[in-house]
Amino acid sequence: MYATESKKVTQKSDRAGEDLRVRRTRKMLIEALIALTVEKGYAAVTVSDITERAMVNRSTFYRHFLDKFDLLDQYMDEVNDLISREEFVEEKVARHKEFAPQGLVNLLKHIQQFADFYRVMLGPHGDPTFIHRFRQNSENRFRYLLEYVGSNDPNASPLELRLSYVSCAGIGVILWWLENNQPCTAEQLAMWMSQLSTTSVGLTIMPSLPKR
Amino acid sequence: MYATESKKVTQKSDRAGEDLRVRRTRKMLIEALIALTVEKGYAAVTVSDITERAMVNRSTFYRHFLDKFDLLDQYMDEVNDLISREEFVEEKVARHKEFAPQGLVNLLKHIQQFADFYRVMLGPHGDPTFIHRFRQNSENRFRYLLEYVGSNDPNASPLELRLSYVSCAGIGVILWWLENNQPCTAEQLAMWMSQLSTTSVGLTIMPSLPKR
DNA sequence: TATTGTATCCAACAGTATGTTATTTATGCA
DNA sequence: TGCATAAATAACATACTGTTGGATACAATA
Repeated sequence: MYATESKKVTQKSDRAGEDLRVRRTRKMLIEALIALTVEKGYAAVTVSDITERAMVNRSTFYRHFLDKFDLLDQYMDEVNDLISREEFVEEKVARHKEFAPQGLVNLLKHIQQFADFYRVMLGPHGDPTFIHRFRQNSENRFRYLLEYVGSNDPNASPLELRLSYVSCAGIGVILWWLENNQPCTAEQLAMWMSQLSTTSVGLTIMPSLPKR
Repeated sequence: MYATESKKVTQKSDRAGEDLRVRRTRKMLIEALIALTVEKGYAAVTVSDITERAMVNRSTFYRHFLDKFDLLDQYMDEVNDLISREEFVEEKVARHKEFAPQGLVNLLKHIQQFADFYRVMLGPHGDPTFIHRFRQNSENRFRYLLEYVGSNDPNASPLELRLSYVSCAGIGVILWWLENNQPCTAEQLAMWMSQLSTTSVGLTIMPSLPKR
C-alpha cells in the first residue's frame, strides 16, 4: 500500500519541486476525474475510467492515491490552499476598492472557472463529502463575522443555528448561480448574497474575508 | 429484468392490498438499508449487505428493485406521500392552534422520528440525490409563499435566487438540529426557522403549508 | 554526457459485488 | 384445499478492485 501516507500526513502540497513525471501524472489524473465527473457523475466514475482517460497505467494510480475519494480529497486541499492564498493577496489590493466583499468575489470567480465541475459536484450526481466540506468552509468564513453581533434578544435563535442557516443559504445562492449558468457577474452575486445575509441574521460581510 | 417498471411507472404506492409476502419483504429490505446506512454510510452499503441483514435472498431483491438507489427512491416516494397526507389532515385540526406553522412542525416531527437516518443521509456519508431531492421539496414548500411578496425594489435579488437562498437555509437549520441531537422541540425550531426566513427574504410562513 | 534513482508500464492475481437466469420450494389467498 | 406466485437456491459471466514482481523509460543530478 503505497499511498497510505496521504491519509495520515497532512503534507504540505509542495508539488512544485517534485519530479516532472509525478506532477504530470497527477495533473492528468485529476483532470480526467473532473472531466468524467461532469460527463457521467461522480458515483459512476471508476478508477479504470480515470486511468484510461488520463492515459496512465492503473497501478500508477494506486501509487499516488488510495482511491478516487482520496484523489478528490487531495485536489480539494490544493484548491483550498490556492483560494486562501488568493484571498490574502487580493486583500491588500482591494481594500479600498468597491463595497463588494473581495474575498467572496474571488471565491465566486474560482467557482465560475470550474462551473461545470461545481455544478455537478454540488448537485444530485455529486459527492456528499464534497458538499459537506463545502458547507464547512462556508461556515468557517461566516463564523467570525457572526461573533461580533451580540444578540441580546433572549428568545432569539442560537448563534450556531444562525451560522448554519446563513452558510447553507450561501450555498443556495451559489447553486442558483450555477444551475442557471451564471446569469450575473460574480460581483453582482456577492452583493446580493451579502445583502440577504445582512438582513437575515444581522451581520455585515466585511470588504475582506479572513483566511480561515 | 423484473423491477424495471419501478423506474418508468410512477405507480401509486397502493401497497396496502398487496400480497403479505411482498409487503413483508419490502419492509425488511428498507429497514435493513436504513440501519446499515446509519451504521456505515450509504455508499458503503451493498445489495448483499441489505439482503443479508433483511434475511432475504439476493435474487429476491432484484425482483423488487433495480439497485439500492431504486430502493431508496421508492422509499422517498412513500415518505413523501405520507408527509403530504399528514399535512393535509393536520391542516384542518391545527388551523386555530398556535402560531407555529403546523405543516412545518409535522415535517420536523417526522424527521425527528428518523433522526439518525436523516442525519446520516444529509451529511458527508449520505447520498447526493437524497440531498438534492430534499432541497427541491424544501423549495416547493417555499415557492408559493414567495410569490406573494412583490418586491418593487429594482436592484433586489431575483425571486428564484431568494427561493434557493431560503430553501437551503432551511436545510441548514435542520442540519444544525440533527447534528446537535435536537436540542429543542420541533415547535421551537419551526418558530426560529420562520422568524429567520421572514426577516431574510421578507415572507411569512403561514400557519399551514401547502401540499405541494 | 553518463549515471542512477525512481516513476511508470505491464501482466497477472485473488477477492468481491453485480445483475441475470432456470429451477425448485413455500406460502398467502380465494 | 388448490392455485398462483413469491421466495429460495444455485449457478453464471462480467466488472472493478487493490496488490504484486519485474521490465522499461526517463528526469534529475554530478
